[in-house]
Amino acid sequence: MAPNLLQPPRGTHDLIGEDFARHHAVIDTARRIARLYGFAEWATPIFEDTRVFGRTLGDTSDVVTKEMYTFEDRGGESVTLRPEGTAGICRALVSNGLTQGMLPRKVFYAGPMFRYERPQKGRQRQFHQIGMEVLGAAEPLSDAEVIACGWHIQRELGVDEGTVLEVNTLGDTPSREAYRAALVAYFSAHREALSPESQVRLDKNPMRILDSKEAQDRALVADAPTIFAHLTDEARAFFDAVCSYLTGFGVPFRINPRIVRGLDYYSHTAFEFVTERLGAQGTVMAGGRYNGLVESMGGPPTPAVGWAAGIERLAMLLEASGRTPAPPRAVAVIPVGDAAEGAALEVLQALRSAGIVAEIAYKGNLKRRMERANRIAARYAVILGDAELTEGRAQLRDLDAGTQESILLAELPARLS
RNA sequence: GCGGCCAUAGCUCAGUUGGCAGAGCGUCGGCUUGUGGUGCCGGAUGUCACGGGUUCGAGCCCCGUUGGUCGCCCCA
Repeated sequence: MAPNLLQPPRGTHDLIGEDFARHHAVIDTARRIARLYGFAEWATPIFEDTRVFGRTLGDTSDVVTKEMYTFEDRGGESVTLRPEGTAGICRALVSNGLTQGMLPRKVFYAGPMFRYERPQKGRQRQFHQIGMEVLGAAEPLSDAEVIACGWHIQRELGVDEGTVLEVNTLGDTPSREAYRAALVAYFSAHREALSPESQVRLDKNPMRILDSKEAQDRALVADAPTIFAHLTDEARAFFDAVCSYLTGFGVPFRINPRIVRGLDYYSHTAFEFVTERLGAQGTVMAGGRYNGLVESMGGPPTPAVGWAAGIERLAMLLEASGRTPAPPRAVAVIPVGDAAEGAALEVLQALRSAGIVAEIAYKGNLKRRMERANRIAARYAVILGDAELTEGRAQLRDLDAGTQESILLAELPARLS
């Protein structure tokens, strides 16, 4: 590697070749399945007024306090590269007056997100997410449908093996307050036994102790009270309905009362698809219900539910399962001698118009162009020599089989379709 | 933000107690001027990540920086 070579900024990476093929396959598949479920795709700006995130993600979350790319633009406005997708979608719903229109709205999105974090496997500073939201639906069927669609996408990608859907409820506000008090009481009684990190959490965000990775915490967490004893009747009925709809959709899941949400706007349903195959960054897809977010964005009270998934993590699973999609194989059109070039261009365009991937090497004799055809993994070569051309024919060579035949140019597109 | 490990050719990596910079793959050319892939022959490519220090001498030892990686934190 040459010295002083420009490198991509820390925590970013170039998507080239098979990396991009996997990345693209994730988005394409998600987009296609989302459409089957009736979701429409939105694209919102990758930077927003800083208040879009500051107000909604919760003032205490690390994402807001330490990890946002925030700066003043030339007009003195504070803008932020989006650290997640949901806030922008909700802002767009409000900005465009869609809270007044037909609800619910089912939205799919894909694109880059930015967080100033220490990079490691499955965690970059510029990363990419797909996500979906059902805006304006309070019914548990919408929670289940959104989860079912996420599960369907993973199954379609072939990355569902080894991944488990874990579901929990965070309850409604009364449930949550009662549970929070019970948790604080329980952990306070065992304060000395907690890890130093969790002692801090006890004061700041006690629910977070539940997903601590510290061995000494886990024993305590195992015996900690769960939210189920503190759910209101409504919250319990809601959760039971979600679970029953999931079963109805055929989605396998297990209840995990330790699931907590990082961002503050969630209530009721919380879920994660987790895998052991990605090391510490094992969450593949995560989401839940956020009934207060649209209102905090200045809109009317609008219940909503959704999820986001890391494209890089899904792409790593694709790679690990050997499912990198292969690009379509081209037909290499090869003129022999200058006189055949005109005919070659006509053949190229005829093939392309028929939807067939066709390429021509920009230079070289027959041998060079055959080598080139091989390097680009072409499936066929169409060899145009003067002798055959006078009869309107060419040689069609099957590069896998090594066989060759004479064919009428007019029959080429149909033959190769 | 914290801790561990790592950085040698385009890629994967060797490099002995500190003593001439290496291999495989890839790439380029030839064997073969109307036929690729597998074969044979040959060539090119490095400020050993960057900066400093120790030493007669540093890819190797020491310090710093940058980047990667694993874990913590956080989170998709």
